[in-house]
Amino acid sequence: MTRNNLEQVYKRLFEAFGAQRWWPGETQLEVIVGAVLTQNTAWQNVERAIVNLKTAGVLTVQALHEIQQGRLAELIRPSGYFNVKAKRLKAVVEFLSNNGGIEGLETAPTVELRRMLLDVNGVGEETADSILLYAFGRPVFVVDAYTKRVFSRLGLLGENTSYSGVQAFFETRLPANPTLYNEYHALIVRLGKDFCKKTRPQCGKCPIKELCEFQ
DNA sequence: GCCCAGGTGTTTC
DNA sequence: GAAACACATGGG
Repeated sequence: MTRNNLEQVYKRLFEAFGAQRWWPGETQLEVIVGAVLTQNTAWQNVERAIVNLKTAGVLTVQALHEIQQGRLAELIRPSGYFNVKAKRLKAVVEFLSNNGGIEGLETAPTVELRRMLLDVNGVGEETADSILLYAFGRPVFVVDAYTKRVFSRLGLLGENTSYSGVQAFFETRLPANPTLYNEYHALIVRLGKDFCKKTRPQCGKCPIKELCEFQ
C-alpha cells in the first residue's frame, strides 16, 4: 500500500467480498426513506419498517404526504427513534412534494441539491450524501462511522477528522465516478459489519491484514 | 443486563 | 466549533 492506498484498499475489498449491489432498495423513494430510517440503526430493523410501509401501501410520495404522522410512526416503529424519524420522513416528503417530486430534482446541480437536502430537518451530511449518491447517482463519497473507523485504524486518517475532511480525502484521490463511490462505500460497510466492529473481536480473517494487526 | 447499530438536532460552553 | 445529551428498536 504505497502508491495509491485508496485504490489498493478498494481492490482488496472487492476481491474479498465482490460486488455489493447497493443500495438495497427498488425505487429512488425507497432509497431516500431507507437513508433516513437507517440513521444509527441496524439495517435489519429498517427492513422491517420498510416492509410495513409497503404492506400498508404508503411507500409513495403522495401517500406519505397524506398519512398522519402518528400512524407513520407506528409503521416504522421497528426502526427505532420512530417519533423522530416519522417527523423527518414527513419533512423529506414535503420537500420532495414542493420541488416537483424526485423527478423534479433530477436536473438540479449536485452542489445545490446537497444544500437543499441539508436544509431539510433530519437530513444531515451522511443522509444527504447517501441520497445524492444512491438515489440520484451523483458522484458524492458517503462517509459513515465505518469509514472513519476503518481508515483511521489503517493510519490513513486522523481519529477526529471532520466529515468534510474525510470526504475530501476520498474525493481528491479517486475519480469522480458514482459507480466506484457506490461500491466503495458499500464494501466499507461490509467490512465494518463483519470484521471491524467498535469492540473488535480478533477475527484473523480480515481481508485487510493491516486492520487485523491493529493493536 | 450491557453494548452496538450505515446519525441528527438541541443545548451549552 | 466541539462536547453532551435525547431519541428507541432488536440482535449478539
